[in-house]
Amino acid sequence: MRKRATPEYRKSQIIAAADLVLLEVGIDNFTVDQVIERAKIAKGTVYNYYKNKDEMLAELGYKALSLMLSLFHQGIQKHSSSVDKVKSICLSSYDFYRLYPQYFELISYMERPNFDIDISDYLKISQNITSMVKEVITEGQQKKDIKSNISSEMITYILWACSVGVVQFVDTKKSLLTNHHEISTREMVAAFSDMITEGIKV
Amino acid sequence: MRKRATPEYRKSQIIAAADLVLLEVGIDNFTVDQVIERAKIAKGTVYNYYKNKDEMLAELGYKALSLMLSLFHQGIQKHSSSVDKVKSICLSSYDFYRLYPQYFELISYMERPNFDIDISDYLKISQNITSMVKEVITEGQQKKDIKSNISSEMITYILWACSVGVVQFVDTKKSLLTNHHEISTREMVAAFSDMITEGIKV
Amino acid sequence: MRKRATPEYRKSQIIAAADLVLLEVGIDNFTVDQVIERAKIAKGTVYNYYKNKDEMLAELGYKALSLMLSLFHQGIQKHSSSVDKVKSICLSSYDFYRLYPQYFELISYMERPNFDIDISDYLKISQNITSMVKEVITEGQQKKDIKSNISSEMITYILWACSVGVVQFVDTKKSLLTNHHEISTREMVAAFSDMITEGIKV
Amino acid sequence: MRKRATPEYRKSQIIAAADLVLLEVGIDNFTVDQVIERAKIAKGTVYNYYKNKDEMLAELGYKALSLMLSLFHQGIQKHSSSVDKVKSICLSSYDFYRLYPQYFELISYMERPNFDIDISDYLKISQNITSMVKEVITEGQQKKDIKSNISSEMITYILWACSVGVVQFVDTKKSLLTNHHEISTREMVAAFSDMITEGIKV
DNA sequence: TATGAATGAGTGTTCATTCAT
DNA sequence: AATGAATGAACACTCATTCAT
Repeated sequence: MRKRATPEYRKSQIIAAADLVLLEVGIDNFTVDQVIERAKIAKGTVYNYYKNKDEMLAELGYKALSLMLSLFHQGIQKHSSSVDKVKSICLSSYDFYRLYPQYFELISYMERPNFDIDISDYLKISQNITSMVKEVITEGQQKKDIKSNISSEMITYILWACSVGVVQFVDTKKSLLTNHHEISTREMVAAFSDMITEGIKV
Repeated sequence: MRKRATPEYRKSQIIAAADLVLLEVGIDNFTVDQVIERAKIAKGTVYNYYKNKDEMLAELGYKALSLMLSLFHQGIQKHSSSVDKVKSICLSSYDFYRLYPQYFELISYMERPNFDIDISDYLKISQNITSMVKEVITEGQQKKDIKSNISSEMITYILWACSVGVVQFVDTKKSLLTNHHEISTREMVAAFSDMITEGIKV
Repeated sequence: MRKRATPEYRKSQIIAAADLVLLEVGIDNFTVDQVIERAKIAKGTVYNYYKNKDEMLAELGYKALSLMLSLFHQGIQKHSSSVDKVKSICLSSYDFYRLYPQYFELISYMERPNFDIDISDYLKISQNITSMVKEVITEGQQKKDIKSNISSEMITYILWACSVGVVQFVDTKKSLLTNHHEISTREMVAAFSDMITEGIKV
Repeated sequence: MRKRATPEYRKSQIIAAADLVLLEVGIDNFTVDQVIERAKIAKGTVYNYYKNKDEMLAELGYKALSLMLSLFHQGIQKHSSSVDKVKSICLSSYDFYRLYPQYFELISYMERPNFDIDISDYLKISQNITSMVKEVITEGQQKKDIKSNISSEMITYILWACSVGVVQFVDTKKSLLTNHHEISTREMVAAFSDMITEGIKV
């Protein structure tokens, strides 16, 4: 049966299906077949809207980053001091992982060097996050709460990189931490947040 | 044609071929077929020496971790203060990545929850690294150079997680950093090392 | 080269090829590769129509049992007495084997405990055969032509088991029978049919 | 290490190992590798004593048939009337299957048309069984207990074929019988034995 | 005779992508 | 724009048998 729909609607229909598939099976088992089955569309149709599988994933990645952005935003709002804001960003990374593990996985997947798609939208939102964090840092530097010997950009990137690293670590080593060392993942993330904010305080 | 060789030689021949393949195509495109082609051996021969592909990778992983361990060791030796030793560990992570990016990828690959091989040797080395770092931390805590409000284990894991995160970041965002922000990756790693050590100083 | 065809046609094409392969090489040497070679289609195409090899075989098995059912049916029609009907069933088993030895083999293959596919259609036909035989037996019991001290089900299963056993025997021992004992396989099957029907007469 | 042993000893060593392997994993999963591992000998050594895997299995088959022969013999001894002897043979087939299911499987495996080995020893013992059964039949015919319109040879083969068929059936359909029809396998074998002996009585 | 390393043809299955309709 | 049948290169793994030592 031939279905008529606006391109926008069709795209959202595909992405919604892809979203569900990602949630259900995770990035490692994500297949185009599962998406078209959920979306009730033909296989070829997908390729009228997305050049390939990775481009489709990039759109989900965009959505994921948007959610992350809003989570960061919420966290920042709750605090007035720059240092507390920074700490909340670290903690929000972990919250994001807890709320949307599949999106965290997806972002990790996309941040590999091999992932070579034109993802300008993805990059734009990525920059939004960066900008937001950078603002917080810059503000803290102006208030003399945060060290100024490192550029705000650099601090931003380091914060991001470390946060991702810590969350990936707790994701992978969950059982090691809890079984062998009786360290809860949340404790570790909290300790990390303290440590890193200590590192940037004046 | 049938060739005879001592088991030791043949095994080293296979692992050498596997090593080259990993270097050339990376872990994501690593196949057994490529290994046998390089080693000029029959397919079945591989399976006389390794139960399966993952076990072969585990041996490479062991080699990779050994190299990392020795790199960490070298770095630590050069310094007397605990804080400097910690800093050198962070920098060594990056050195390792620069020297052997394919090993860095491999380790990431093996640390996924799905990788479920009996890799006791691998784990042993992994624990050696952890122990070495932990010793440095503990020593620092005893000397009152490093904070004692966080357990040495926790600090060790956080250091590791952040270092990996930062290296992955610079790996992925190389071009972003250098082209858009004129930040060299080494600068960023250095900044990170300073920052994290600041975070654990008393 | 990409060829288009209706799904029905393509499926029949695949099954026809599979049928030929089975006929030529037997179930023990049946491979998917041979099927695609005969059907002149790509490997993946097979798996658009059948979940796996066994499901393909199950369809052939269904066809085989259908043929057997109709053969049994024809035999039964020709006779009015229950005992003669039973005898004809035994003989029909042999006819089936003579006409379609490869199907006989296939059925034996599918009846192994290991063959664990959802083969509801196959089972349905199998039950049809059983029911048909059972009816004949029950009718004979009601007419007091066939012993009633054994349940009709039991007799049905024993008939089936013995018939299969005899056919397998003549299949395997053909040369022994004809060369050493000058017993024709047909004679033996006839003798068996007489003997077993004698055993169930009142 | 090079081991010295008489050929007979070596052969018995291999066969003993093969026997254990067959018992443990069954004919479908029987591999030469498992045999040499158990026998603690080198792979090539096997092929100094057996042309190939099937020839090795043939020797096990010989052993299996010998056991069957003795079981038949024991059963026959216990009875004086020919008909009872015949019945005991049928029941012994089942006993054999219960005692040595792996041997029963093996015999089924060897009785396939594809099994194309020179198995003169196997055939000899097979003939011994046949002779023994035939004697029982002939004796019964002379005593006018068993029909004479069918040759004793023919009856022998039919008995054998049916017994094997019934045992194979109960092996395969165990669960069908017990779950759906509440028929115990032993009941079915007993019913079969009665039925077939009825069929050959005068 | 004994060894055991080496062989390599198979085998079933997956899945992103294409393209004729 | 939509379809969905078709593609085919990949892939990991098996195991009876061989043969140089």
